[in-house]
Amino acid sequence: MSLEHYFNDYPLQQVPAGTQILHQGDECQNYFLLVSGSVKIFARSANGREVVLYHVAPGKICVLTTSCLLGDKRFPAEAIAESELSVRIMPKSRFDELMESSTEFRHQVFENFGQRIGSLIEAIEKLALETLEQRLAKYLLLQPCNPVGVTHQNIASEIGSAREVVSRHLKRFEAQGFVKLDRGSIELLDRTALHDLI
Amino acid sequence: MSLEHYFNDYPLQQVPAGTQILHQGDECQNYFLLVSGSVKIFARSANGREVVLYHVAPGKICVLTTSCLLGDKRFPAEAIAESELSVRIMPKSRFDELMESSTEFRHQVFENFGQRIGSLIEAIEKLALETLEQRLAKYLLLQPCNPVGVTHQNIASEIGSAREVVSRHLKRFEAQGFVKLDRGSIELLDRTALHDLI
DNA sequence: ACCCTCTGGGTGACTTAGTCACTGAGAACC
DNA sequence: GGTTCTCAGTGACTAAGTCACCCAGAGGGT
Repeated sequence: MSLEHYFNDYPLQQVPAGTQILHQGDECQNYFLLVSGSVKIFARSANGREVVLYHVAPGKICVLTTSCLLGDKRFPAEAIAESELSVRIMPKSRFDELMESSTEFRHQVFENFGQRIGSLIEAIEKLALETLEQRLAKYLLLQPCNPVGVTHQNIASEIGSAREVVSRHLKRFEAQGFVKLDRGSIELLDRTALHDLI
Repeated sequence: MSLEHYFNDYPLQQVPAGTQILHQGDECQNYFLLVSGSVKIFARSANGREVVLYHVAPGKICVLTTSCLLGDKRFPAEAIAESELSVRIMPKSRFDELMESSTEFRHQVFENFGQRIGSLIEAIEKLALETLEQRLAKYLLLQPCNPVGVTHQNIASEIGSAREVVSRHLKRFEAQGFVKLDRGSIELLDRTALHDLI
């Protein structure tokens, strides 16, 4: 049984792409389950640079919202709709009730937490221990469709770097014949070569 | 009621300082609650560099162990006793039972999770968005006793950098009169100056 | 006392990464 | 057709990390 099942009593709500759902310092009021689309959770520095902390995928709830509500804290980051979303919203009271009564629900919520902790730790390891080239190659290889439709700026915030730096590395990759660059898209030509960088 | 209370049925065990409790890839078998001492959870890169992910404090359980057990995964980092420890070990079966039966226990475990997620996110933000000088100043200001008894190597792995880099920054701090350096200890002379760097 | 070893720290030379300020090309939109 | 906006490229510079050393002092053994 999935988490989604428990949210079926609540109406499906649409959120347009690009909507900023939560700001740093906001108070979380409800749990939300993402039915379709993708939410980006990220932090912004004083001088405007961004790091992506994680993405919320369909069928998942946002652990940061959960942890805020459980600990009565303010949201420590920014949340933005990367595409059009459909979500279901559950009031805190019902969530608490389910946590009490349903073993299965608890398991699902815990699993969500555990996965997220794993992904955050991975992010720290990458930032502190891997070179930019490795992070960039990994990022490219993980993308689902081949001409990857993404801007250098996007990549930079995903891998915790700056646009210019990403641009320069991509240029070198292109010169080596690993990729082909275009405005807003990157075509992977030699996946094995990229893989060898890791 | 604290988490500790639930572990009182299990005997207190001593672990000498410096013991490596868990290695990357280990299978977690039991929950442990730390009664006294401190455990360092960190990752090691191929070339030997380390980043500290977090510390387990007295009265807490290790979330990574918890998340491994719940998700049936292997431990993704290293755990080492920073000082002599006393711990109580609880078998998985009893933990699961408590999660079922005790609202209070669940709350405590969730709170632990939430705090950890918060601290991991903070770590990512620091690594990606702050300068080394800021991280170093913050680290120094957070230390409890004034001649801080710590090696440059320790600091480096706490703030995700390299020893030489930390040494050089500390040298500059000393030249500016902010600190006084000695073998294995750093005396803070001007906290406000350090604070102004942040 | 003496030597030996081990740990913590210093340093120069170099590479990699990030910043700043600016340029230009191509979409998109009146 | 021009204006504006987004995306990308670049040079010059600073900050950070790496590599290969060296050196001092603490501690231990004989």
